[in-house]
Amino acid sequence: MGGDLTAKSGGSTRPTMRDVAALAKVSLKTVSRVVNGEPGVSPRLARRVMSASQRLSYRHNLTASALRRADGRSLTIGVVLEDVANPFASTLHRAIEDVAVERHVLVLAGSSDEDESRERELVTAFAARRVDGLIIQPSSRDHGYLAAERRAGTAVVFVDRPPAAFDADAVVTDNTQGIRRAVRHLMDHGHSRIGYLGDLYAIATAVERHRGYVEELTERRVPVDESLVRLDLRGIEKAEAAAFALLTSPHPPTALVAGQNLITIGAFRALRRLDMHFKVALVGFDDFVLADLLEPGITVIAQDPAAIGRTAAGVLFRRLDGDQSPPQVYTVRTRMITRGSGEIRP
Amino acid sequence: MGGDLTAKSGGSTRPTMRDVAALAKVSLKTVSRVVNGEPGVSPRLARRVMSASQRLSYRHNLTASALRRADGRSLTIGVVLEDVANPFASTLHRAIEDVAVERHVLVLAGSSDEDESRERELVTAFAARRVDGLIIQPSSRDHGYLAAERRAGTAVVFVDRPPAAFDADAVVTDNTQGIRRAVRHLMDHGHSRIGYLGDLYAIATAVERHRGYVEELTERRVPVDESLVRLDLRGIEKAEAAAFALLTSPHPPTALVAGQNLITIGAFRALRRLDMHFKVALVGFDDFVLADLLEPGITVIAQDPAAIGRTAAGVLFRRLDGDQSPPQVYTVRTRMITRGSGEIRP
DNA sequence: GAACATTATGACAACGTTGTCAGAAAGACA
DNA sequence: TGTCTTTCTGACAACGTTGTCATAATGTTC
Repeated sequence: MGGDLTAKSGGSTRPTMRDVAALAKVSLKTVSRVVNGEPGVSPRLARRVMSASQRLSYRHNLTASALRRADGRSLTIGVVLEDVANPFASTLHRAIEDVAVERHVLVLAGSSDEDESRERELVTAFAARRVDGLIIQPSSRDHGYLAAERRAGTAVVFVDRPPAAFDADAVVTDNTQGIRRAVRHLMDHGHSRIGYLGDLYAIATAVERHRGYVEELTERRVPVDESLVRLDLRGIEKAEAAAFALLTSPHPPTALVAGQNLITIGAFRALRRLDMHFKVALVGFDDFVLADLLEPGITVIAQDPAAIGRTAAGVLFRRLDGDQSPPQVYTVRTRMITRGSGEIRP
Repeated sequence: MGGDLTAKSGGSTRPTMRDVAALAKVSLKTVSRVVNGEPGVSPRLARRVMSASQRLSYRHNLTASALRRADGRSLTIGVVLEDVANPFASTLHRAIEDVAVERHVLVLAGSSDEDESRERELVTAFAARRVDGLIIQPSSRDHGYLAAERRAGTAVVFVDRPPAAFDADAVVTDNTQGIRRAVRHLMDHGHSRIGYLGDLYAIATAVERHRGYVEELTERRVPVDESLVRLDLRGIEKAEAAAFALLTSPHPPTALVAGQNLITIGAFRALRRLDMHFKVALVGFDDFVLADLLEPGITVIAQDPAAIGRTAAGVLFRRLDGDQSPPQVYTVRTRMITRGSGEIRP
């Protein structure tokens, strides 16, 4: 009665090399040789094995293979992102995949949600599956917990932010220079009262960006007016409120620099609400879809997540290929995209 | 001299249960019991094992475990998406992850780029790593190649589009009803000359959406004017050109329905170029970031990729838990978001 | 035709883990 | 004390594969 069902928990068993060997009337080892394309099998036998393999729709078991193999490579890497659905992270993810696919390496991806313990759980889960390498967009304050993985030969590369208390390769955006470029651009357009809206101060990149703002002003001998600076903002609403407050203050800025994506959008909302979006200049950090379709188009300092991902994957695989040079921080340059909002004069 | 390097190709070896057993002076099997939380180990021994395990920073090897275990589960699933960096796909991805994480299951993700052979390569690569289940946003015209996987007990669920020539669970958007809703909305606002801009006709969902347009008009006894319909568009530019042509024709439509994200943007660009964006109504299919910040805000029929992902993952795990009921197509409803562009009267 | 080199094939152990089973240790009962 | 449970513990085989090595089959040289 009702037997013969396709998948009773765990499923009927898959054919193994043993089954293929039996059908082709050769030894198991010969099948292994054919499957791995090793030399020293006569064409006649190879054909017999391949046809048997197809008839059974045999699928090589890479996990058993990795277990036995000398190098133990799983041909899988793990990627910890803030959120796989976030545009910056998913672009990074895709770029990593594009490099990995050339080496027949697959990507395990997970979202940390900026949660330190979640990051560690993901790394542990990846390690349990014996990934060859890890690419981490870090949230933790201390990456010492990765020492065991590295000792075991797992390559580790950080992206977007440098590691904390752990010496490893990292690929980051040149945040400070990027913001300096934005400030310089605004000053070149005649502004001197430039407001700054910054992300959560706990985030390392937010600190660097704010530093860029201060550095550029200082170098140009413009004193930093703290009343024009709002830090530790998160999300569109907070940013909108902060921008609104700045713009309606007695001595409002003639231009705004937004330290992050959502902050730019929040600032734009505030400008529009006050009908000042053609009066006050705005330059955002990090590009976003449709920034060109708003009115005016939003001038931004664009990061290049694809380049970060490609670079990180490149470094990772070089490490896996045996590169033993000292860990390094790779900096990816930003690019200014002028669309109108940053070219408004005071 | 420079010896003692961390990771010489493949890495120094990881500690195994054998090492832990030796340090704790127990048998290997006792370590296995402790690691798996099996009952029947005295607290004293369990403590000794755990401390030894920590001292060596032992990491359980899930691949070896799965190989030996009766159920053979790898606690990993594979997801084939059109492009992990595409907002729809990455939202789906995240929703799947959120369901998987509760079961300690990790997600392998890959991008097919709508390429049939790439889809198959990914599935093969996933199968080689013995994933427990597959969630596929399909590109292929024939999914017969999945029969072997299912026979082996791998659960398969399709998302966004139904499978071709293969009987399996699928979770899809109610495309036809969604577009009908858009058309109805425009007619309720007084339009009768409604243009339609559709995606590549090779895509199953594009066909369904176009059908919705025809069905709703027909039901309301409005004859379909083929001169108002442009199909087989791909990308912003193509859509912009098509919309421009429609709007500058002798008998232009008073409203436009766009069958997809980028087409909506293209249509909006054309409207703006002609300065008709406050004159001609526009309803898009599929929501996009910042649709609310354009002027006017863009009214859309929003899909719910998160719901699709959650549902798909739910079905997948129910199958893995032994559900043997006949495969089913689950339909996820759309939601209309009115923002201005769809409420313009002729 | 003998001796040798070369090529093709397979037997066996091992990778790190868990399922099975047997036996040791400890307690319960007559 | 002896027998019977019950509770712990470990020896061993097996999962599906590959590395090592031995041996069979074939070709080459004198």
